[in-house]
Amino acid sequence: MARDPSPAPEERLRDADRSQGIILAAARDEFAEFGLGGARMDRIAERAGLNKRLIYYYFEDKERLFQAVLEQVYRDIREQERGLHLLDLSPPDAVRRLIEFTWNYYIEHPEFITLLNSANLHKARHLEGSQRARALNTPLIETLAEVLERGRREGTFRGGVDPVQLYVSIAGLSYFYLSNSHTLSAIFGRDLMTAKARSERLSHMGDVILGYLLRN
Amino acid sequence: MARDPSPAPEERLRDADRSQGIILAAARDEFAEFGLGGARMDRIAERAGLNKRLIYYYFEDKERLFQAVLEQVYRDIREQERGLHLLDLSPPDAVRRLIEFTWNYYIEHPEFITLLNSANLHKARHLEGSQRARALNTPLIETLAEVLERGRREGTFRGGVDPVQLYVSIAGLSYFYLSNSHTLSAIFGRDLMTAKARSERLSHMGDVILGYLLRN
Amino acid sequence: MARDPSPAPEERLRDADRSQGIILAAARDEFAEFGLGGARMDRIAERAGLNKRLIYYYFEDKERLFQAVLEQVYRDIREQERGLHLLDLSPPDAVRRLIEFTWNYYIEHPEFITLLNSANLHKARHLEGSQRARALNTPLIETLAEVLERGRREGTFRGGVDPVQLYVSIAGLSYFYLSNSHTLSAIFGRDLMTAKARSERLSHMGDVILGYLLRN
Amino acid sequence: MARDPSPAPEERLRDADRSQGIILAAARDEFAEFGLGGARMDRIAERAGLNKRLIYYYFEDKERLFQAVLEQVYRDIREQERGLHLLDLSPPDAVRRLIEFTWNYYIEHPEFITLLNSANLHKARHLEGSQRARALNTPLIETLAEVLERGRREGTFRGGVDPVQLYVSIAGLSYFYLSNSHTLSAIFGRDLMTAKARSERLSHMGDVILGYLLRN
DNA sequence: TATGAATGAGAATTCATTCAT
DNA sequence: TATGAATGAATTCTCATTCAT
Repeated sequence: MARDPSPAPEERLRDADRSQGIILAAARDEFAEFGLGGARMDRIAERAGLNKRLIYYYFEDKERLFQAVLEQVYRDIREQERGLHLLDLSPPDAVRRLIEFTWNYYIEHPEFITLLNSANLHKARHLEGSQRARALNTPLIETLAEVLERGRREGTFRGGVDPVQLYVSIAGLSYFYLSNSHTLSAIFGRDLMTAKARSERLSHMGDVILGYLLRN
Repeated sequence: MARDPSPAPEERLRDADRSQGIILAAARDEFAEFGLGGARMDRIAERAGLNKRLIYYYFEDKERLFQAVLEQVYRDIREQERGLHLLDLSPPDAVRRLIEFTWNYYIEHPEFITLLNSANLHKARHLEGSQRARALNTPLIETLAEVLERGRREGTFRGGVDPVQLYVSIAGLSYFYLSNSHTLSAIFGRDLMTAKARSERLSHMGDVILGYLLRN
Repeated sequence: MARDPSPAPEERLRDADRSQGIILAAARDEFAEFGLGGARMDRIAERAGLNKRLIYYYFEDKERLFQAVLEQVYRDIREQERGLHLLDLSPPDAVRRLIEFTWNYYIEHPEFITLLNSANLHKARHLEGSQRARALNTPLIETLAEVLERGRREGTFRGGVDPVQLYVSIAGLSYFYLSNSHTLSAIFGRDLMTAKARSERLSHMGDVILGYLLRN
Repeated sequence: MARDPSPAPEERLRDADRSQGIILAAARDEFAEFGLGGARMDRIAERAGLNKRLIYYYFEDKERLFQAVLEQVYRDIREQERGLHLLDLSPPDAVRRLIEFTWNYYIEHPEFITLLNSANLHKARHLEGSQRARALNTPLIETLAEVLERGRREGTFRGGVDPVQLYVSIAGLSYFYLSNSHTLSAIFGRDLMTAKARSERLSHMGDVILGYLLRN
């Protein structure tokens, strides 16, 4: 009996998933490198090693592909944040850990920064109404609120700190330094990305945030 | 009494400087709105009310036009910073004033942020070797160093603060909030750009930076 | 009897080879008529009845398209020369045949002349390093060398004739007359392209070359 | 007594002539290098060191400028030919001298060749009806006819030689070799422009033409 | 599911030419 | 006579997207 040369349905499905994953990764890299406007569908196909037509088959068009990339990228960072178990640490250690994690994540995922910049250049319309995005981020803020409250109760942290403001500050201290490292390096005439400079930055950020939070 | 037959200077066409200025302003707005990749030379010409060919006549090509815009934009912010006279204030007031100025400048010049993001997406190659960029920025850091040193000598500020790190932190706290306000608003489900939210941010940033700097 | 549902090959679109061939022919005509600088990609597409984008899809850019045309054109003339079987003729007849062939080929393929002129205006950079071009031409020279040698041995031809020089002379006598027929007609005030004028030219060229070669 | 700063009328005139001459020379070089289609009015102005507007002032447009260049170039070669005094030489020497002169003139004036090619690409419409062109060339042919007739009468030359055909052949032997030196060098894999190659060509051409003309 | 061929609408850039003085 | 500023119409090339199989 002749063997059907076409793969079994479940294999075909798996291939489909795999192709989509490959396309997403290729698109992420392309968008990260060139921005939404500068990204080229041709290059994405080439990076993916797949036919351009397939991208349209799975993702409809460039905009929706970008949106899919963004969602995937957010999902990833929030997932990793969940793994921090901040509530298992003392409040100051929890804050230090969040700073360090944020810093390292941005360094290890430079695409995250450029993708966010692109999203913001386009006024985040690719995230609009994305309940998912909001849902993904709520737990982190709730955790941070709990950390702050515990610290306040223990007497180590000052009171009245808005966890959203704090999170934005922690992220901002890392983000701006890394996002603008090229212009800043040019402007200040010193390379901000050497190992030494990076370690100094990390300790400076800890000093700033904890200098602010800690009751003396 | 003889009337000058040529029109008043501000109405004159065929004024090279004026045309260049108009093009530069139009380009700045276009690049700010769409990024380097998304900007359209046609639209810049339209915004400027001048022939597209003239842009090439004066600025060679898109890249060089972007570079000219960047340099102009840097010149502007640094010029305004020079007008702060930080050394006439007490160290804490000087820092507060710098924070407030930075925050307000970014709000009043949203193009500054998107232009910098574009420049960084392209790895600041438009600024590379721009001695001018560096020269423009040195005075600010020197002033900030002097403020920190005075504060330390008076006993109000902690010692060992790197003025570059501090400046990057001050800028970063504002920049990230504003640059990413769209994604952050979507993510946290609250509008970060209301008057109230903005005033809260400003006071939070003052608290963070001065909480860090002040000895108590 | 099953009918093949796909259209006959010569009518098929979506045939890469055929499309490339059509583009090449259209480009050859356009370049021949207007030169490399004067040729218009739009017009080539129109002549080909194909989308302009497709030209870039297959040939990268105008320069490479020109190069492809040149190579094709060379291939064609050398192929026809190979069909002359000069070695089957007596040496004088072989030379006469080569003269006649060259003359007729140039007349039937006026594009050959203008294409070569264009190539030379650009210093033949489109042919540079084209091993193929050289390989195509070697056999002809070898054949001519053999003809000359035979003629010398028979005592009909003078000795010491360089086949390359001779070939260049044969080609030049035809080429210049035809290539410059417009200016020459204007200058000498007589139409050089009438049938009578052409036949006189052909017999003159035979007289010149054989008058030179033949021992008498 | 104050000297009038504006030049006297006759000086202005001389300047006008001078400017036209400079423009013509610049245009000749530009057209020779890039052909009519590839020549750029901007570059011509730059080469001339004069304002582009001035070119239009004197020459109306690009076509007429090309025409002016062509006429000047023809005038020059014919003028030099007149200086050969062929009738002072024996017929064979006169022919040899014409060959040598033609060859050297083309070598020293490579622009002549490319300009003629351009003119022919455009079907010599820049020469059309130019009685001047014809008038310029008639004397040469008359001289050559006289040389041929003398040679025939002396018994050194064969009879029945059309001076126009002969002139075209003499020119063609040089012209093709030089005009196509780039493609020929590429094709035959040997540099045709070395001093040795050039001297061999000159002697070959003499052999061909005199081998044809001379009664043995 | 997967692919190579094909396209229309634009995008940057170029160019001959004219304007105003 | 001479010039710098300005322009409209191309021109090459690009890009997201669709077609046909």
